[in-house]
Amino acid sequence: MPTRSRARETVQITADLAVLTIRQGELRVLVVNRGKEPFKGMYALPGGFMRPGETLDDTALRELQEETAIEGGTLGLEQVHVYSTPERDPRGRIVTCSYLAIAPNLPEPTADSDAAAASYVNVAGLLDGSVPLAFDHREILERAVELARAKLQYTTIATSFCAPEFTISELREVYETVWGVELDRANFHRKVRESPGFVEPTGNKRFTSGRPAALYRQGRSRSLDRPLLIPSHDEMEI
Amino acid sequence: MPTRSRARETVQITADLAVLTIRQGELRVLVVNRGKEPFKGMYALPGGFMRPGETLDDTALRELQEETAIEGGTLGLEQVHVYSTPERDPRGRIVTCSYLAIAPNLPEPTADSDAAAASYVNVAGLLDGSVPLAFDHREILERAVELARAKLQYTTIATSFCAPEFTISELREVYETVWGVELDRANFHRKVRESPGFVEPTGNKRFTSGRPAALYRQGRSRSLDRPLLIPSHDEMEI
DNA sequence: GCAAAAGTGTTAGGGGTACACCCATGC
DNA sequence: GCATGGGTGTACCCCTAACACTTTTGC
Repeated sequence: MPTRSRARETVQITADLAVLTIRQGELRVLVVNRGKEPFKGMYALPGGFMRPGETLDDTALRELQEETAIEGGTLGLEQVHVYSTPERDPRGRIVTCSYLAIAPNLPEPTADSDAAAASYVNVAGLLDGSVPLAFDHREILERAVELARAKLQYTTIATSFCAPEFTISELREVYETVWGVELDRANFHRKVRESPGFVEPTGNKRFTSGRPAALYRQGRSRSLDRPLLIPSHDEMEI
Repeated sequence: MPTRSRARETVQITADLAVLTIRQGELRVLVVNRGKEPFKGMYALPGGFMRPGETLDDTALRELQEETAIEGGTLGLEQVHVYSTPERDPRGRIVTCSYLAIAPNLPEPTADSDAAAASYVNVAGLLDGSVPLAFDHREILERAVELARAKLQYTTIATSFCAPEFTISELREVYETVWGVELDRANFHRKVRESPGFVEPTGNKRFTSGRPAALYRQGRSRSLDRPLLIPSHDEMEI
């Protein structure tokens, strides 16, 4: 075996964030408008370089707090995947680790960081390519959304999309929006209420144009004993 | 906000492998005996530094082929997690990405690489600390095994533990070994046979001290439509 | 009262679990 | 025949899906 090219590559590492939320019935993701080259003026996922003394998780949490007003500890910030293609960043050898975060419906993004402007934009348009993203961020977003869809099945993170107090219907709309399907109101209601630790009643009610809805907050449980599976379109392949 | 410590950390990256297999009814993992400091003489997971021009996946695949005779493309080599604690490697700032690989029962590990000696050792002893591992490799192994356990539920990777031709009973033993539970022979048999693309019959039979068992090979499907869930010990908490 | 949205009841069917039973081979 | 492990049948139960029905509010 030849001994050439045994050099160790030295790299810089970034954490890129896919901060998902739901606005106006759409699944959206936090993006920044790039203020400088490369990809100047384009949308990009927020992110930044790891600094001395930090872990990557530290980096991701710091960037999240710089971009949003959210205290990141509450919403499960979680590694998704590492992207290390040599040409993925024209500035040099930069490896990135993507993170998934879920933002509740309330707070608007703050643009007071060095990122020019931060906003939540529709995920669908980014994934189908009609709205371009810088670097390989479309691919990164795609994988993060896939993970979010899968996690809705086995965990209680759907409650992280909601305000501190929410109705069962609002929780159902989270599932319907992220999965892109319609769910049976009645069965969903029962399933959620019967899953121990998923939600707990606050005793308050929300008054709308119908019967008032009971309000709930996040329960203690992080995982679902019995998963809420994505309805399988009953593919009839012979 | 102070502008100190905005420096970008520069690091080296490694890929560390958790190559799982089953030997003599035990779940085992490929380890090497470290030939030099730090942790000289200790067990460690195989791995190595990313080289110029490589992606991390390239690195992992190259290391796998150096350590085993297995063609890595066939068994799903997959990222697990990134470890970036500053003090995790006494040689300097080294970030590692762990990979999970599944090795079939047949080939013995080859020790012809620079790693002193490679061998498959019992996972249980490494996880409970009775057999120490270098660096943070115990933690890395723990997470990789967790992922493997979870993936058995939703994917067909269990067949990667088996030889090219295997019986349903052998496949069941994979589940029982990795999960550490006993499964019902009859129900497992049906479930596997009725899962489209999980296994396909070769027409051959294996003759033992009873009725001959039909032999199967891996099917086309990578994921299971209906998962094989780990039996929940029916926790009777009040 | 009527519309609207929340929440409950009910029934049919599918899949999992447990376990009894039959099958094919070696000895 | 008998032991041994492979494979099938079956009854029960729980979960799910589908949908009818009741409840509570605003107007």
